[in-house]
Amino acid sequence: MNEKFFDLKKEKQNRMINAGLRIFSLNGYRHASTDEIVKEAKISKGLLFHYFGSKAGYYAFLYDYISRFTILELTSEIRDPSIDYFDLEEKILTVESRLMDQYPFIFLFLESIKLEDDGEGLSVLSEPAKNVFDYYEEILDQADISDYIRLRDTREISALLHYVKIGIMRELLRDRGIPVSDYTRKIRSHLNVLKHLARNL
Amino acid sequence: MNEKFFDLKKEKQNRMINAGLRIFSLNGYRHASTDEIVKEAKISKGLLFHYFGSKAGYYAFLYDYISRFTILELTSEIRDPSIDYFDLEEKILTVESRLMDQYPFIFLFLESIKLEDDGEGLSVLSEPAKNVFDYYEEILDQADISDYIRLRDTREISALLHYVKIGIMRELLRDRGIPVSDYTRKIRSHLNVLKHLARNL
Amino acid sequence: MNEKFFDLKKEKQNRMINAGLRIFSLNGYRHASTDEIVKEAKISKGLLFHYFGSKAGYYAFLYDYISRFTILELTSEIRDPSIDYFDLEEKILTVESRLMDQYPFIFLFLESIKLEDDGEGLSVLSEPAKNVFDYYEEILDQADISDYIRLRDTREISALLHYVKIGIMRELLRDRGIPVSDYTRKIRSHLNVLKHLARNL
Amino acid sequence: MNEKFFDLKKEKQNRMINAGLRIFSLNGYRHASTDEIVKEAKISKGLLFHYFGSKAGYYAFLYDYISRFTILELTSEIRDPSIDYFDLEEKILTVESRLMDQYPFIFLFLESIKLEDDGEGLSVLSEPAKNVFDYYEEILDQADISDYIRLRDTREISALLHYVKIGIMRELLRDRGIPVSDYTRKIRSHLNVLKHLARNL
DNA sequence: TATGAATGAGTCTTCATTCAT
DNA sequence: AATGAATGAAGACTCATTCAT
Repeated sequence: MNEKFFDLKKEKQNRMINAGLRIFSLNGYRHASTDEIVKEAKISKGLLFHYFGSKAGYYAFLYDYISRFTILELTSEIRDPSIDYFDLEEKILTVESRLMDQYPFIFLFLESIKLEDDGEGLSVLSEPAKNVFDYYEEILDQADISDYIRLRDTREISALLHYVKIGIMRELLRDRGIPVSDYTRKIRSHLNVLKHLARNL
Repeated sequence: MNEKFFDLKKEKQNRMINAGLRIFSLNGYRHASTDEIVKEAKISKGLLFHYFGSKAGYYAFLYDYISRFTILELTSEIRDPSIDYFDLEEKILTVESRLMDQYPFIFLFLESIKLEDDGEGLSVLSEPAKNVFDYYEEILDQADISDYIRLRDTREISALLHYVKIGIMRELLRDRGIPVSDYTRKIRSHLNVLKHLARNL
Repeated sequence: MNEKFFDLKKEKQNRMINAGLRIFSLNGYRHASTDEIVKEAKISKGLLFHYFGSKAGYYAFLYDYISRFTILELTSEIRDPSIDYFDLEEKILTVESRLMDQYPFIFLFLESIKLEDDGEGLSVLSEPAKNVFDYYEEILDQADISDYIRLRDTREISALLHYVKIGIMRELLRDRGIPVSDYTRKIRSHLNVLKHLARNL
Repeated sequence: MNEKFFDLKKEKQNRMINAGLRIFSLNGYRHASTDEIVKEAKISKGLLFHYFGSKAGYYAFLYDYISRFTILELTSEIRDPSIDYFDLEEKILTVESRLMDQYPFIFLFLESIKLEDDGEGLSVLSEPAKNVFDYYEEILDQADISDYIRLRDTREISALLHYVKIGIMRELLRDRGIPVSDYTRKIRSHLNVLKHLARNL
């Protein structure tokens, strides 16, 4: 069913993907209205169902596609994660930044799925080959933390960083037209503070 | 508007509170239907709106009332929190247990509000005099941790404990009729394990 | 679910029943639109679902109610069917006439169910205690046909009569406001012709 | 408009005819979806409308074509119907069998039209030069019934036979791949029973 | 105070038909 | 001739809220 979708013009594909990421992120599965989605994507109501069969099918497609895409990008950019922990976090941020250039709501969407509580929405999310968040854990665990000998758990910093990222995304993305570079700059600043603290533990 | 509510028979008040706590916890603001709520509370549709004006007003009332009530109970039972950290956690658990006897979904409700993403629902939640979760942090920070000298951050244990509590509540409360004592027993057991680990850090 | 319906004012009940009988008869289950039904019944969209839960539930209710009602009326008016066959047919016609005064589309509705081919529509029709058409056969079989000795099968006349009735109903009922007496007069005339023929067989 | 249709390869013509016969027979006019039809016919959506203009035009075409075709075949095979009644029925069955080899749903389609209740569907069915069912009556009335002296009405047997045929077609055709010979065998068996009964009247 | 019938805008989904390629 | 992407009106159904009693 979804194969046909990839025959569309890339620009239209992106419109249809971004509309879903935005509306689902901001409203959750149940409250995300297909009317709002098609308006955002500038397509007709019927077309959404032509390509995805149902709201649930569309949701499932987005999750699957976005999960794969994110992991693919991370994998191809970060071949060797066994570098200094904070260098790795910077590298990840660079990749994320590029992903958000194409799909601004990509991470808020993935985050929103963790909080999803609607039965119908959840039931269609096929466990992807690899869960994005598991993947993050995986590569972060391979980081070299020898320079931060007194740092018991870099995972705590990773988690903290995650919450900071999500919080700032929420603040910035709600308003349209704010460039991703604003986001990146803010996060990089927080990252530097954390790095500094970690060295003094 | 809500003052009239407190003139009702206590038993009816509790039915109306518990119905909301249950349905909002399990379904989120948007997906919680007033039909389901009044059926659960064994009251008529009109009565809910008579006392609370709207679904949003009811939601706001519950949040405000439950927040105050929880903090009141914690405050009056735990006058001096500067005792041994784990003794404090035990005391907290005892208070929570009694709260759940009256309002089983009290903590799942508070937790669900943190995850709430519906605009209308969130917009009516007036910041209470004191946020319950801030209050927890506050008293836990006053605990005496001198016996766990190598324990850098009891907050981590508090957080862990929080997740365990929420998880077990979710498991147990979905089915009706499971006594709160089952819940308390399970948590106390986890608490003891953590205490033991902490001593060996 | 349907009990509440009978607490409504009789006039409103009849409006709601007649609207369904008309629209389902003329369009079949699938093509009968709930919008058209509520407009015909002069009620809101929600009310239909309030009382009957779904289009299918409404359809099932109508079938059940109309079947019972028809048989009840026939039974109470025709205590002893073992009278002269044509006298019996006249008596039946009188009862039907009165039924149609209250529910003009009653028989076209029952007829339309025999032709129904929609899966969803058919699946909800619980076999009633007694099928109306079986009931007709039953009482007609008890008629006294001794005066029409050469008549091998009064059933054929019954069937013929049935087709005539349905055909004339279709002609007359499509236009609103035609009195039932017009229908009755036409049928009675056909009945007399048949009676005459039968005597000469 | 339809003339162009006959320039297509015979095989494609038959696919397009059989798809319509099947889907319309099984679902009725309204519920027969053009999506399902083109999928069954293995043609594109546009092509159906290219040749027939609309769903209604397609429906009308099928009815007209199938009516003419059936009568043509019956006429050319059964030049003299004034033979023994049951011999005639056998001959008819043989012709029908061959028709069903080419168009399995031919008779279920014709039958379904009698039950059609959709306004749009019915409105486009131009009365054909000769109605198939009238034609059946016509030739059956010419049959020689002198051998069945006590048989008042062979039409009753014809009608009975008709219902048996339709019923068995419904049973067999719903599943794909059942050979027409299965159908023919079953009907011939029923026909023999009836013949036997008739002789003993 | 208490009821629940009644409303109608909003939701997801289907489908005949059009049209650029 | 042939495709199938694209449209949008219409359909069944939900639900917070109102109001007569």
